[in-house]
Amino acid sequence: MSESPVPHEPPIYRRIADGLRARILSGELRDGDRLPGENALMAEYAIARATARQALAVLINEGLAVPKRGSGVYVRLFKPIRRHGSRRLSREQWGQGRAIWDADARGRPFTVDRVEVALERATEEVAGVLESVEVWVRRRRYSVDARPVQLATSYFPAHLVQGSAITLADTGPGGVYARLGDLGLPPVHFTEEVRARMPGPRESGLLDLPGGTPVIVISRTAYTSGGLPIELNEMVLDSAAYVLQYDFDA
Amino acid sequence: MSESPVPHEPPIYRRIADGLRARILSGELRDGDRLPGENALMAEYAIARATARQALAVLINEGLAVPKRGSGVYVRLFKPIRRHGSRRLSREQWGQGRAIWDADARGRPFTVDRVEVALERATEEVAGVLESVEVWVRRRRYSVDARPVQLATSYFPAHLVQGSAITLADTGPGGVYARLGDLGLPPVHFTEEVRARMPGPRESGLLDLPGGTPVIVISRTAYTSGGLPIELNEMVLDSAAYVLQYDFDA
DNA sequence: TCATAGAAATTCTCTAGAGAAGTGGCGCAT
DNA sequence: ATGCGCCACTTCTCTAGAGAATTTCTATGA
Repeated sequence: MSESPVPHEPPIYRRIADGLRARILSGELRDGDRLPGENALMAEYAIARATARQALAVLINEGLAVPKRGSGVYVRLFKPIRRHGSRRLSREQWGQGRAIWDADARGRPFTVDRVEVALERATEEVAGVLESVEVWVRRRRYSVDARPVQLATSYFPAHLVQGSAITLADTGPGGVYARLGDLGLPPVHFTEEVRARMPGPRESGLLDLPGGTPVIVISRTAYTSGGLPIELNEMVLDSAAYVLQYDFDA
Repeated sequence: MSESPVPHEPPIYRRIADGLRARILSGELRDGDRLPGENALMAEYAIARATARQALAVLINEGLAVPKRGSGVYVRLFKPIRRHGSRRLSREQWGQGRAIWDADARGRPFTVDRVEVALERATEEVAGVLESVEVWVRRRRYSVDARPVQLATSYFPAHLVQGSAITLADTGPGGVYARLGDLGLPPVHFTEEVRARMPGPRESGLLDLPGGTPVIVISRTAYTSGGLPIELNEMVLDSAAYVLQYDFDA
């Protein structure tokens, strides 16, 4: 019943946002270009400052624009790194160069800041997966081109890795997987759970994320040939910096 | 250089948001609970309406809260569907009259609204992957419990699928993969590219997404045993409704 | 030439208020 | 009991203005 099924005319701030979005998507405004700012929009459309800000906020929350305080609002740039889930079945044999997104870390080396190693009491979730109450925890942050792109937290059952270099900041050549091999517990199977959500303030700060940037959360469990869960790795990725690739057969 | 390395005291709206966030994460406020609204915050902290709104906007953009116009602001609920990357595409499933989605349903059946099939000219990206200028396009929307959760667009090289049921709205038992098998072009290898970003207004409308909800975008390419790309499937998922799972060996 | 101080431009935070639009409940009439 | 209309409450949109914080450019001076 009732009334006009008239689709409401969108509010001013939305129409302004739509206009700017169209100019970005059409390519008229490109990566890094400057958008008309609050003052420009106020003058052009004869609106209040708050309304102009609301229009820009739409684009910022969509991840299309990035505000720089004291400077202006700019079109977002998107240059992702390709992360391979399984390198074995990679694209080489299945049509190379046909990727949708051109992206690679070739020549862009990863660096690790902030390594932190500690023996902790496992949370309920972690304990449930690793079947261990005490765990060694390795927290670290990865950067590319001096830009933080990933936070990673690895958990190991304490009784299995006690005394190995996994409990040290420097794990030596080959990293933790080589050390697990030394212990006779090489991981042979991986399960990854992938989710996406908006970052909390802590993640937002550590990854230096502008508004409108989601994070990709990967929870990877590594198993030994005996089916024993040996590592749980929780990774938080800047979604603007990554493309994940998974290859598998039918 | 310079100045006080004094970490600035955060602005009011941020401190209010921090307080509410803590109450949500601690479990004091649970799924579906009502948050103090604009008026309540205005009274409690003696602030202007715009400031109260700004505090709530923080939580909304983080995906922790959902506003309901005329009613209130509520704590977000998160009930994901598990989507298996590799297991669900095994030969048994698409070989014997079973749609792929049955594997994911877990008692919650998928329904397909809005099927749309058309012969189109490929965009540059699609043409590059499929090596074909003319493509059959299948657009559809999937819902679970009457809630839209996924948009999918599949592209097929026109000259390969011409005349088959793939060009019809109803593809028959087993879906498009069974039909590709009928054509002697069964897909045996898949490559998935996974990204996350904020939705545009079109996606936001079709998936009925509240603010602060990213989408997961999966670009899946299917290959025949000869290495021929036979399908490109672009999926847009409500990130609050999905968990992706991938299994692979070292 | 180079550094420093200053000015201008820009985004950010916040106040105070008004009306529009949607939700949900309560009471009244049927 | 059932439907209907009204009303209170809520979020949403927008105006007008002010000062703070930050960046960027410019002019001055050594």
